[in-house]
Amino acid sequence: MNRASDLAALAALLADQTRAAMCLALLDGRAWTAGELAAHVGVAPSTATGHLHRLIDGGLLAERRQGRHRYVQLADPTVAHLIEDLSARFGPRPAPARGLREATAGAALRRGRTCYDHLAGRLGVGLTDAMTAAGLLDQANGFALTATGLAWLTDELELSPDELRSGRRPVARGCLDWTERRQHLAGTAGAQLCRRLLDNRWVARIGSGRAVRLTPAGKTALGRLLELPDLD
Amino acid sequence: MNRASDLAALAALLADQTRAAMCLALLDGRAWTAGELAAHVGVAPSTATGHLHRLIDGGLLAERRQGRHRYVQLADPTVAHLIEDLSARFGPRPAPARGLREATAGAALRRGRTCYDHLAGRLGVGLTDAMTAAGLLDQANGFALTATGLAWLTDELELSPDELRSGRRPVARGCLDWTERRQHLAGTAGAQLCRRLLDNRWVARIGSGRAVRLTPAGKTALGRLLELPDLD
DNA sequence: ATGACGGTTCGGCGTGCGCCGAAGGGACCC
DNA sequence: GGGTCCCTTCGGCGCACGCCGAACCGTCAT
Repeated sequence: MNRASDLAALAALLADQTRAAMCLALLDGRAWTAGELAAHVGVAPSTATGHLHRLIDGGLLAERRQGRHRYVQLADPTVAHLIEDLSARFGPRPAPARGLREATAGAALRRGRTCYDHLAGRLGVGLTDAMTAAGLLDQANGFALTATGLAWLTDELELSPDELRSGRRPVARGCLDWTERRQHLAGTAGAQLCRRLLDNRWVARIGSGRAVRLTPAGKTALGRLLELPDLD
Repeated sequence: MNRASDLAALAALLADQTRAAMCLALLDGRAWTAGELAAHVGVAPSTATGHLHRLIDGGLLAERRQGRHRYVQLADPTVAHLIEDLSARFGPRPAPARGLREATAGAALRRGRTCYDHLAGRLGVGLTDAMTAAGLLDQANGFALTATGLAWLTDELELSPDELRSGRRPVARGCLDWTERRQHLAGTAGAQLCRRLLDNRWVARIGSGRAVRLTPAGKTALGRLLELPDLD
C-alpha cells in the first residue's frame, strides 16, 4: 500500500510534460540554470521554480547555488539511466526536420552524442560493436567487459582500475539508444571511456549541445586499436 | 518537445496510486481478473475498468478475455523490469508487521519469492552469488553469463539453448532486489532457471502469492551443483 | 425463463495541480 | 546608492482526472 504511493509519487515527477522536458534536457549531464531551463521548455520562471522544487525534493535533481544563479543537474547516474530506460519505450522520432538548420542538427545528433556521461548515437553504438567484435565486450550473454576488455581499457587507454570499479555503479552496462534502438556501453566504463576520448580530443563536442563528432586524430588513433565501422 | 510528452504520458500511467498498486500486484507475473485487482487495491469495479483501459492503451498491460472474465497481466518482461527499476529507488520497507500472520508472511517473502518471472529475495540473491562464485556469472564487470555458465545451464539443468537466446530480451541481466538491495539474475536465463526449478519441484510456491521456498529435494540437488550459502 | 455475477458505460462531484502575472528579495555592476 | 538581473513567493484561474453509484449488457447457472 505504502509502496504504491512511493512509486506513484516518483512517477508523478515525470508525469508532467514540462518536468519531463526539463529532465530530458538535463540528460546531457551538465548543470543548467533555472532560467535556461524555463526558456528551453517554454514556461514562466515562476513556473519553473515550482517544478524544480518538486524534482529536487523527489531526489531526481541536485542543486548548486552560486551567486544569484541556481544550477541544477541530475542527481546521479541512476536517474539518467532511469530516464533513458523510460524513453527507450518509444520508437525513434523520425525528426520532422522543418528547415535545413534543424535537419543538420538532427543528423549530427544521430551521428554521435553524449548520453548523460557516455557516448551514444551511431558513434556510441559503433564503438560498442567494435569492442564486441574485438572480444572486449560480451553482449550475447548479458552485457559485461571480458578480462581482455578490462585490460584493454587500462593498458591501451590508460584508465585507472581503481576509478573503474568505484562505488555501487556497475562497471559495464547496456544503455538502449532511442535513435539506433541498439545497446551501447554505459556504466563507469562507458563514462571513463567517454571522458578519455574527449580529453584526448579524439572526440569533440559540436557547439554547446549534446552532439559530438569523431575528430580526424581520433579516427586514426581508434582505427589502430579497433576495427571501426564506417560512421558516415 | 514531442518526446517529452511521450515520456510524460508513460510516467502518468504509473503516477496514480491506484494504478501503481495494480502494477505492483501484477509483478507476480500472473494474470489477474479486473475484479480481483479492484478488490486488491480497494476501488469500485467501475474505477478499475477505467484504469485498466489506460494501462492497456499505454502498452503496459495485456488483456485476455475469457467468458465473462477479463484477465490482465503485464505486457512483457521489459515492463516488469521498468517497474522493478523504479521501485528500487526506495529503501527496503521494514515491514511494520502488525500481527504474527503478517510478520511470517513478510519473512517468507524476504526469504524467497518470484519477481515477475525469475527468483528474488534471499533465495534469488544467494543463487546468483553461488553462480558467481562458481565462475558461471560475471557480476564484477557488468552482468553476463560466462561460457561455462552457459554450458552449465544447458548441460546440468538441461535448458534449451534455442529458448535461451530467443528474441530481443537479453540472456542475462541484473535485477535490483528491493529487500536485499542486491542484484540477482534476470533475463531469459533467470526466467528459464526459475521455471526449471519450479518444474523440478526444487523450489515450490507457498500459498497463492509470490513467496517461494527451497524444497528439501532442491536443497540436496542444488547443493551437488553449487556451493549454496545458508538461506535461513 | 430467471437470477446471479463480472464487467462496462455514463453522469456528476470534488480536488489537485499547472499556469501566469505581480510583487518581493538577494546578488552583482557601476 | 541606484539599477539590473535571477530567482522566488503568492494569489487566482481553469482544466484534467480520480472517484463513485446507477443503469446496462453478456455469460453462466439452475
